[in-house]
Amino acid sequence: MSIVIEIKTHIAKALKDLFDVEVAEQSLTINTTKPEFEGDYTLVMFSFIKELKKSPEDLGAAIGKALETTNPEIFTAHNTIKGFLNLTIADTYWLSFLEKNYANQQFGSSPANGKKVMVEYSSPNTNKPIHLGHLRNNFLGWSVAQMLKESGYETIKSCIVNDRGIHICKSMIAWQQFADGATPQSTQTKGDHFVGEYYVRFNDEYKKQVEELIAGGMTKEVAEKEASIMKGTQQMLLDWEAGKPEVIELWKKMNGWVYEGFDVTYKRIGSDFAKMYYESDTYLLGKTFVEEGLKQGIFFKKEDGSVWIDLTEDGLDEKLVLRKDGTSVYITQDLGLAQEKYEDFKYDQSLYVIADEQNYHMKVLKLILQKFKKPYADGIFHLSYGMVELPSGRMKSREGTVVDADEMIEEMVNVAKNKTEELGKVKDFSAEELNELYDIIALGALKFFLLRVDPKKRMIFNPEESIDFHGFTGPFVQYTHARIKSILRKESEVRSQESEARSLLKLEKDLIMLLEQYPATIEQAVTEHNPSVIAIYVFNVAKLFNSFYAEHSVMKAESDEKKQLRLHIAGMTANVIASGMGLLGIKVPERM
RNA sequence: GACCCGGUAGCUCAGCUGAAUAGAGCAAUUGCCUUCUAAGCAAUAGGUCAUUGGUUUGAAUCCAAUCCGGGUCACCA
Repeated sequence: MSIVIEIKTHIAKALKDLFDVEVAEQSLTINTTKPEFEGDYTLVMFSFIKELKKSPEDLGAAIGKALETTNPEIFTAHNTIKGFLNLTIADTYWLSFLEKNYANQQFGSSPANGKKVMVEYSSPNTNKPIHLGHLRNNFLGWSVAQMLKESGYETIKSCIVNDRGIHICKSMIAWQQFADGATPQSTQTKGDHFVGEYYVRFNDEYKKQVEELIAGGMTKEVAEKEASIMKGTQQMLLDWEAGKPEVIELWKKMNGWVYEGFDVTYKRIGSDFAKMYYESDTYLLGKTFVEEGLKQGIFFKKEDGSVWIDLTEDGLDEKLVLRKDGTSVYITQDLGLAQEKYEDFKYDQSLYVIADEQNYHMKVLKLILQKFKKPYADGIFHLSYGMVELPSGRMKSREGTVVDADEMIEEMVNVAKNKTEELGKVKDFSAEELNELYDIIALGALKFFLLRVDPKKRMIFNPEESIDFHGFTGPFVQYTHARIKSILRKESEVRSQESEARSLLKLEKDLIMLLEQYPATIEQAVTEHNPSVIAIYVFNVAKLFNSFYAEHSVMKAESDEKKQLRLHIAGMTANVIASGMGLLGIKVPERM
């Protein structure tokens, strides 16, 4: 039980004993005491001062005294200022907390709760390489899944690959027309980048053709439909759907190249999936929904044969679920996929990590499933995140303004390498160890950068300014971990007997108090589906430890008890940092 | 036009289920390496929390209106 909950319980009991009032524990406000006042935690009393018809001073004194009488092992002092009751928690309470947990590698994780949750994230297109926006998606999805796992859920990470459709045909036709048989091997290009080049090539050519047609007197609208490369693409899509062998063969070949490229990147960034779904397998799945929906009167058919759902009563619009030519649209596929996923895994919850431009779409998806009274409908949750933008605005793959993921990582590795060499602290590392360290630091910086802000908010990345390694960053936290490990290596004999220390200095206590908040922090992060809560927390732990480190020596502590105590504090800090960073998918080095 | 999200220090962001004098990091200025790793610590400076009104003992936080920015409302994905 966390100290805050414990405090609330005792206060609720004190209020009952003293004044015979029932106060819901959740309604009590407990804050950490501001540094300018005496105390550790503070009860904000305003909400019930009036009701009890007491002066704040009397009320504070009464509650404070009661707490100290009934639980002297927790509460040692109190003071009341205005409506605030500041409580001091016994040093011995913190010491016993530390002794109980300093060596516990599992501190903060919860036992299995029997719930199963699917996390769909990443969801790439097979016509272009991964960019910075995809990285935010990947890191978020992975991290949220990891947080859920640590707090007791069985998690299944999945991915839906958008491997078919008109956009895929665009890169296919461009390759057919312009590649002259070139391959990733022949051009020494990573497969996904190779295919991505033809997607760009398509758009260049298309634009050119449209301009020519317009110059020849066509309107823009007609020209966009009449351009020969676009017509060819549409024919190719029809051929694909008809299963024309040479189109299928080309499709398989080019997708194969992309997957080879993706594999490399995914492996490097640590994304993994228990189950891959491919749109080419699932795109027809939703059609049974359409039939069923028509039968049940959830959907209706217009004269032209298209099928719709009327959501105006729910404050939304009419939404198309089947085209007049009988082909399915995006939402139809998603209905089918949701069903498929449920049949595969019988999940309790299903998270979709998808950008916020699809908020409306996801709302509609859930609503339709609810109208079908699907048992899994309520468990669907759209983890909506904001786009990563450049100072100039949104990234556009067609305009070539995307920040490529592979290039980004490479750049970060170089910065890590230069910085490490400059500082010269790990000169004895082998080439292999060095490369591993560069990767840990580079990805640590990148992941932390993308995860430290609230997922819901869009964020701006300026490519002109490389990602920092100082301050509120991954490397700062990693560095703190390495510092602690350095102490622990030198003091290899971390004696396991209890520390005999009986009192705490301010920074010692502050650190233990902060470490105690780790489980509650995870809980909050999970509830909010928000890894930035962990990033901020872990940064605060590192920052506080560095202050402590500058102020007090561990190895040359004033006494043997103090040394012992500080070794335990340092050890636990390292554990919590490693664990918290682990929730973000970030490794921490032993040395750096 | 309708709906959704946002606007906090020069920049990037916390704080938003109301609570004490609004916090970090970067950038700026100034100190601190005869060593538990300076990728660090300490200090200074930096704010009309978009604007106006309201609710409240108390508002950056809740409500309303306005302004600004973004997104969505496709027989695109």
